[in-house]
Amino acid sequence: MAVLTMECMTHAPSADSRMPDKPSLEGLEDKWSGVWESERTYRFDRSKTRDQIYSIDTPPPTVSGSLHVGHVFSYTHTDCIARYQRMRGREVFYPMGWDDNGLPTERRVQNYFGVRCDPSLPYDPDFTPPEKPGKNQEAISRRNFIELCEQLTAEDEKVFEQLWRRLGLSVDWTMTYQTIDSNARATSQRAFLRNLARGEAYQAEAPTLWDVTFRTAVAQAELEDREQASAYHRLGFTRPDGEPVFIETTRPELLAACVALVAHPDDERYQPLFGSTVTSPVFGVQVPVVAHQLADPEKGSGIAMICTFGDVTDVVWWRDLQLDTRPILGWDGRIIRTTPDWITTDSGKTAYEAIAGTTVFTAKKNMVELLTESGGMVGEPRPITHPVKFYEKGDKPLEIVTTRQWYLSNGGRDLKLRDELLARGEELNWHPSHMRVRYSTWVEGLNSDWLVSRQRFFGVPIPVWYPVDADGQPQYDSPIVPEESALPVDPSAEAPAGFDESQRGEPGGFVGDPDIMDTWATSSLTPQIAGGWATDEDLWQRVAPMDLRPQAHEIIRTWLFSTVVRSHLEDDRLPFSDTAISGWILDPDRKKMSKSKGNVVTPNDLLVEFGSDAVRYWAASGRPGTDTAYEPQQMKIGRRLAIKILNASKFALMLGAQPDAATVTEPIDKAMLTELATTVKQATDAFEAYNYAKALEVTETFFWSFCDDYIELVKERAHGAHGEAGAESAKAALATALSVQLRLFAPFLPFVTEEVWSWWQSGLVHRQSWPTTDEFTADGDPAVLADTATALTAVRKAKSEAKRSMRAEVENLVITGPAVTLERIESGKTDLCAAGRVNDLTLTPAESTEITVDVTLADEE
RNA sequence: GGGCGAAUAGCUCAGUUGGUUAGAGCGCCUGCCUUACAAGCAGGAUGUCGGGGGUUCGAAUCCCUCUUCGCCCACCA
Repeated sequence: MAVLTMECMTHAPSADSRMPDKPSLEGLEDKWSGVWESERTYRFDRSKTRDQIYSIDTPPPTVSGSLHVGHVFSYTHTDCIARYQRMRGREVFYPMGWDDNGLPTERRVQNYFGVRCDPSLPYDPDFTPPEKPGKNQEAISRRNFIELCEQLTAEDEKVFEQLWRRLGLSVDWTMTYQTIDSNARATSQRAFLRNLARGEAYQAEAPTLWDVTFRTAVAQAELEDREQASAYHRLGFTRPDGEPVFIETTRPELLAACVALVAHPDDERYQPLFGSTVTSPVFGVQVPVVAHQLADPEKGSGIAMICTFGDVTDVVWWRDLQLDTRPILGWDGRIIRTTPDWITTDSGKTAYEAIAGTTVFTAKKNMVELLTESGGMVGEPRPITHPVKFYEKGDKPLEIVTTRQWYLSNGGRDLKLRDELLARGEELNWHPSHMRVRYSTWVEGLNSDWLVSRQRFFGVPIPVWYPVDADGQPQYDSPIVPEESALPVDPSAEAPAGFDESQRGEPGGFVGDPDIMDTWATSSLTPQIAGGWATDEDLWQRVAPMDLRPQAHEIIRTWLFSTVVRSHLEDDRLPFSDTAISGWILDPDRKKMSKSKGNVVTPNDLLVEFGSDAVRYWAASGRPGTDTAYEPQQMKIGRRLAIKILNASKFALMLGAQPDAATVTEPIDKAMLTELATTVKQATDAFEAYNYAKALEVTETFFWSFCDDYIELVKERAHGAHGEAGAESAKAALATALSVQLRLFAPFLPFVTEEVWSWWQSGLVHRQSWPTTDEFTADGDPAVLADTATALTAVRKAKSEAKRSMRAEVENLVITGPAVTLERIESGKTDLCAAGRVNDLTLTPAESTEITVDVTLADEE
């Protein structure tokens, strides 16, 4: 009776009460994201020390817009790593930021509320935005404008957070930050002021790439080349002896800005002209003929006109050869109205009036007419296409104008710093490693320092003022800086210490720097913003430098590089030890998915249709750094896997699997656990190398063979059909295998694994330890299971080919093969016969290397 | 113009330092109600590993070269 009682207890798994009759994926996202929140499962424990912490410098998504499938893809990768590290016992620092600072938000607020920012206006504390955006945008102060930005982005951020929670990101939602919030502004300004104090930030009046639409300076990192239609115009300058010298140009409208002609020093055609002076057509201005290595004898006529400034080569020539400056293009993208004083001839002055005040487009048209009439142009314009520099967010070619701007040293003009930054790139661990070269290519190609000032409104203000002298002129050389404790400041709305607002713009008073910083000047400080730099030194010591920076490859030159620059300058170290670069999502035509192409699928619909685990499965299948096709089919497979986990787990538990089960004795059970140990090792190694996709693949492969072969083989024995010892061994093995597999899957499929875990275990699966091979015995011979499964497959094949049910009985099964194989099958023969419904099994040794299986089916009933 | 990556079954992709007959899933075909799962299960067919050379006993893998695609960079006359 005692035995019977024990058996009753063993056969009453504690799971019964918690396991549903018909397990389903529906509702798991809401159920478990709610539990994780109430249990504070992912709350960061700041009592841990740096060596116990794994810190992630999460990319803050741009809020003014919507999240797309690409975000879901890459944020899932990071979450898989975060969950793995958490299960490995690290305390994971995983904050979420919102990038609401910058031009996209500015534009969205303008359209949404019908306002525009005018920094010269005073703050109106009682301002309320119009009910509906009016026809004309209402001008408001910068502080009012920023308040509207904050109001609108806060709403967007709620929507984003809901999506991330539904996706199952294991973020600590008490640690969110915004790149425009007070702390971020203070951090950004503090870092800038320290750069200034160390001489790394400086002002310069210099030729600057300029977007005429946005009327702001643009940095090298924000450029992109676009192939544009253009045309060569052949213009004749006049030599002192009256002979013509022909140049070819795509920008005849800049002829009035010509300061020299240039040819290669070795070019024999033009060597006689070096040092002489030629006269420009139409304007009759005398310009020198100079020599420079950069002049390409193969291009055009081999001699070029230098204008200030038509392109960046002009800037190089102008600087190297110390030429005059003759700007004719204004900040608004139009030709300057006043006739320049270097044009002295009457006909030249008259000609200039035809282009004064016009756009570049019109000026070109008018200039061509003038040139044609005067005979200064030979033949027709010759059409070409060539790459032209654009601001990545703009739609007109960039011009170059001379302005006063703030710069930050980034190695563009300092070889020593450049070498140090290149060394940082080598020091950083790149996943995948070939992404490193994008960093070094970029650093090696830098041609100027980082231009950080922008003539825009919604962003972090440059935190300086300038004294105004007795004549009312701002003294840019001696900026007034705030105390760090006063940050953040808005120089357009606040007076510096020692002044009051009435002195703004007055002689003897001050003016605020009207500009804001480049958005990357703030984004480059995400580790500092999230990690409490200078405001929460205790936290900063625990999380910095970070362990991981996950990000996309197209912003290596911007976000990653600028973050390295800031950390190098401030702390003389890398901001993070590892970076994981994710690929793009491509649509089925292999084109990058983007909103402008109209092929974006909304993530929320996907999560609803397939379930979060299924979408995560698809994302985690994409190898690190590899562009991946958008594949709804792959999500269906993920969904199927999640359902299979529910059903297989339920079945294993019904068979009696439970924690603290007896020891494993049967060879086939040991074989399965030994194979599982290999899987654990492979998955762990893969995760350590940041290859989550590989970890998922090996886990999934094991799981399907576990379901199809192992469970099928042992289910009768586990039921007790072949005695108590065999049953206990199977149940113990099932319990171990289930526990291990749920934990292996947990980083990828957080919802279904949590659900199954809750049926029979205590605690939450995401707070369990990652499985190791130490926690179970793996001393079996995996070939026992493999060979037995091979024999079972042969039996199934015979039944399939006979078009019989898998339940059909096998009259006689004869396996012929090498003795060593037969021995293994012998040790699993009870399971084999049970699973294959084999009545009689004969094992016949033979000299062959392979086994032959002869199946005789019983007659049909 | 310089560089990085990719090219493997109809599709999406694995393939670790060279090593038997190149794999998986989907799709396709043939079957099966097998008390976990028919949104399931079992079985099957499917390849000049982009082309051409080379090294080697042996190459999807290493070397050279070419083609196509994607991306990064480049001083755009």
